[in-house]
Amino acid sequence: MSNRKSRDEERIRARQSREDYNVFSRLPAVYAASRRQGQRFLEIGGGLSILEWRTLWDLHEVGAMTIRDLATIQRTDHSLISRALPSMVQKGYITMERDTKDGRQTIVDLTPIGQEAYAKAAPIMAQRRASLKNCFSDDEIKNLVYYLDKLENYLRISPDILLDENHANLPDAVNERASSNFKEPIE
Amino acid sequence: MSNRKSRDEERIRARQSREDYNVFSRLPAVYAASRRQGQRFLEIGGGLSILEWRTLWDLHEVGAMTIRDLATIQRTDHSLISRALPSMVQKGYITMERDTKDGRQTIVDLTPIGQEAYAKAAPIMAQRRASLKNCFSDDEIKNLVYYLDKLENYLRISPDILLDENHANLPDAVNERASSNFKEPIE
DNA sequence: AAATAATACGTGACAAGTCATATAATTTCT
DNA sequence: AGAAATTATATGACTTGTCACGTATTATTT
Repeated sequence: MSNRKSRDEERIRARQSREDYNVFSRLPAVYAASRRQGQRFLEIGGGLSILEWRTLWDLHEVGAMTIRDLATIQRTDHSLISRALPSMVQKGYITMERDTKDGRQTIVDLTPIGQEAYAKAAPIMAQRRASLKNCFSDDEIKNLVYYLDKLENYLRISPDILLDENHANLPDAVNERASSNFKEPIE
Repeated sequence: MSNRKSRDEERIRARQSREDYNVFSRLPAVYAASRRQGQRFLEIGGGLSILEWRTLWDLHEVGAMTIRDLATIQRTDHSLISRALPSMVQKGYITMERDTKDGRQTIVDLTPIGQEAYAKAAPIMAQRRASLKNCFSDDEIKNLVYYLDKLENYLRISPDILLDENHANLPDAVNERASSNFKEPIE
């Protein structure tokens, strides 16, 4: 029994490579890398934050909409959007107006300044997507999205249900809605 | 030319489904779902935070190691670990000792209390991994990890390089190191 | 041996998420 | 119409992650 108080490089390496196959521990790193890379692209494209970019992009594509709509499209919590918007108003990118028809809602819309900021970032972000397409074939992206769909379905299931013994029908629930255009991946 | 200041549900839905195929916008949601689900499992398994769980698990599997080792295994920044450890010492889960051989390093080790906390959470977390295996075949997990590998390779490439015109050899760089055990996915 | 470089860790500042809860407005039920 | 439920938003408190920079210690060069 060697000295417990010192590192064992061999075991550390072994642990590392075992963890390579742990989906749960891979996800944070992959997402973090995506976020960091996105932020760097945006820095080049005028200095928007990720949230600002997503919001300007959505508003540009769709036109005016509510905070909830933005949250739904971005698959995120409305509070995140709610908190991010005031500073965007201050920067002159957007306007926020209480809806006259439904006094609960706030209609968010793009201003010319916001449009300008969007136009500056957009080509850079388009190049980002193009570079992804350069590294992944269409089928690979389809497959990746298929797996992300399936994984997201799984991840949205409550632990109570997953911890329950008789969950024989779970796999079906997870497959359901997962993208149907699924092509055999290369080799 | 309808009223620009009101929502267009049709376009919102269209935007949503287009974004389904945007890998960059899917990742945050998938990761967020994973984190949330993990936190719920941990709540059931004794109330550890995700960071605490990962750290106790690593220490249990590997034995004593440094902060950098933990950060490497967890594929995260050392500062995150560095900040999380003091409260774990306070809770009695771990010890931190300056390494006598290398005065820069801190050796982190499990205490009996930490071992106990680990033992309480471990079966729940094992059930979580089992439930994933129930929903995904071995080959599917291999493929998923293959794509995550490949995606992470891509995401670690600097925007400068990706924005450069002549990146014909990029796809190779992205494929390199991506898991070799790649099996044809089902159907 | 002294100067320089590299490494480990701590810490401040920030971004992007979550959840819970409060409030106001709208819908639905009776 | 009035009560009860639902919905949209705001806000406080928290977690997980990043980067940059400072300091102490060790390793490398000259």
